[in-house]
Amino acid sequence: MAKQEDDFRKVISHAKEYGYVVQSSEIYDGLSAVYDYTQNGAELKKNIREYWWKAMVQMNDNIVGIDAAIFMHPTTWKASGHIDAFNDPLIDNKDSKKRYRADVLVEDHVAKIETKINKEVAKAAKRFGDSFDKEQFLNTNPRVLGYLEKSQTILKRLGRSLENEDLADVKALIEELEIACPLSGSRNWTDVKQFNLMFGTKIGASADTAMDLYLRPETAQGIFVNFLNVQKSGRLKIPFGIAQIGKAFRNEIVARQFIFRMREFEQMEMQFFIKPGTQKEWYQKWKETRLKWHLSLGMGEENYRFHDHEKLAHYADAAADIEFKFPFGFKELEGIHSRTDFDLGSHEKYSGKKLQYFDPEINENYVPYVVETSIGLDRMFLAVFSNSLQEEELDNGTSRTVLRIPAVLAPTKAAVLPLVKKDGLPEIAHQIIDDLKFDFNVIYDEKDAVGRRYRRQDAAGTPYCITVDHQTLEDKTVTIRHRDTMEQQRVLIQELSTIISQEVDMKYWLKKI
RNA sequence: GCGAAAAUAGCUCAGUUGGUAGAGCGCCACCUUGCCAAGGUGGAGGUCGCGGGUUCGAAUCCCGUUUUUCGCUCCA
Repeated sequence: MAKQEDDFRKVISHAKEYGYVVQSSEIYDGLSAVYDYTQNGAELKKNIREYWWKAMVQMNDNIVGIDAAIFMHPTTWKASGHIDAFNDPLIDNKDSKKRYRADVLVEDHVAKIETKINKEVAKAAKRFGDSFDKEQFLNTNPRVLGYLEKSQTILKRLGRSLENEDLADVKALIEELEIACPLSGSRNWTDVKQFNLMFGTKIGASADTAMDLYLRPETAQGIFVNFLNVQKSGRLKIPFGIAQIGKAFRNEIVARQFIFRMREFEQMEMQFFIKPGTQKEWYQKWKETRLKWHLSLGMGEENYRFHDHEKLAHYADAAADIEFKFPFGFKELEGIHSRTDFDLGSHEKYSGKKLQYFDPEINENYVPYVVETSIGLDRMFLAVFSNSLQEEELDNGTSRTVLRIPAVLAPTKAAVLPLVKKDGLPEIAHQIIDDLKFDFNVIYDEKDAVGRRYRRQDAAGTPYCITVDHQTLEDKTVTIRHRDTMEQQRVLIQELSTIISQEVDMKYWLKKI
């Protein structure tokens, strides 16, 4: 465990030191759970994004990509269920330090009252035998009537308080009912607090005409509300998919573990629209397809596993995570969900617009079912980065720090190094860069001994080092050194471009999927 | 949000009973060397997270606060 923490610390400080990730607004003491991607991080993130987009949109003729706005009509979030699911009144017990949903505490209390009623019913049924009339008993027994009235009064009051967001009254209710913490038996409660997981803002200049908006907590809804626009303008036939990459925002109560859980994050999602009844096979298909995408990067099969959900979200009839072995253990990297027709159906209800597909094969209209794949770009970044950072023992007893980012994703593809900074070698190095830079991110470095420059590039994740030496002056050859093996080959300058693209060009990697 | 720990140079850290801040690495310049990191000389960089308090004097003691890590809790 201590080793894990230590490794994770190294990941975080390496990310900072080599220009990948820093805390947001650091000079002002930082902003909790918000991070900035710096020069190399921005490149790596962009490459991951592109790798996903190409695999999803470019390689599938039945998947198209969109870019919906972050602001959406507020009703969207009623339809999606986020207003209800993301709005919990929470209360802490000061003695047991446990947190509960205040409404659930009250509902549990009511459930206890109902248990009492059931006991009365059971008792009476035993006493009266066959002549027992349950209906009549419930309507006439004074004790039962008392219980019923009490529980109804409580639920009514709870409903009213929640409706009016009168949290003080929810707490008063808990106190009046003398509800105790199930764990400690204590009645020492904090105030009830509303935790809204969505960030709110306003649109409109003047206060009286302003409209309450939320920053989207997921990108999926931008796809659902555009379902018909895209399907019709693209003349798409089921099954087809709509993909999107974009920012989403969640006001997490606890946001931790570096860029694993941030308040502002980027999702890469694809919603696949299918004929109802076929969801099982498509769900399986996408689970397999997405795992293949991950494995194509060669980060080790043993670092991935599926986790099937038993408790399902309000919209799903099946759900699984692809988990990755992060420095702090296996955690969710991507989700594959069978979302049924929940979203489109709900948007139909709230908007009053038909969101259906006419299937010419069966001559029928229906609301399509949806299978979603949803991966956190920042989590993918962390997976790649943390997995790549390795401390390697060398034969000569020393060690080196090497960032084995898959070459296709590496921010810088090659460093060009003159062996010495004289005798015309720097000039040749610059010429090589001027040639390669049209195809690849390349950098120049002439400072310090060449061995040290190699190590610097290893730690920064650059897959190739090209060294210009005195032999170059005679025969136009250079050495090219591979980051992972540290092996060198002598090649012609004119061959460099081909050699590098064979290792970094996305098409060779995408073919593995 | 609760509990615990921590915050000193870009990084890793030292700093004695309270006496005005250091090392290694890194960075910059020059010299030297020239194929797997750490040769020489010189240099930049810190109001010790921030704000109060105690004290003649605070990196050090006290209070508050922010951020981070871990545990709990919560969670697409």
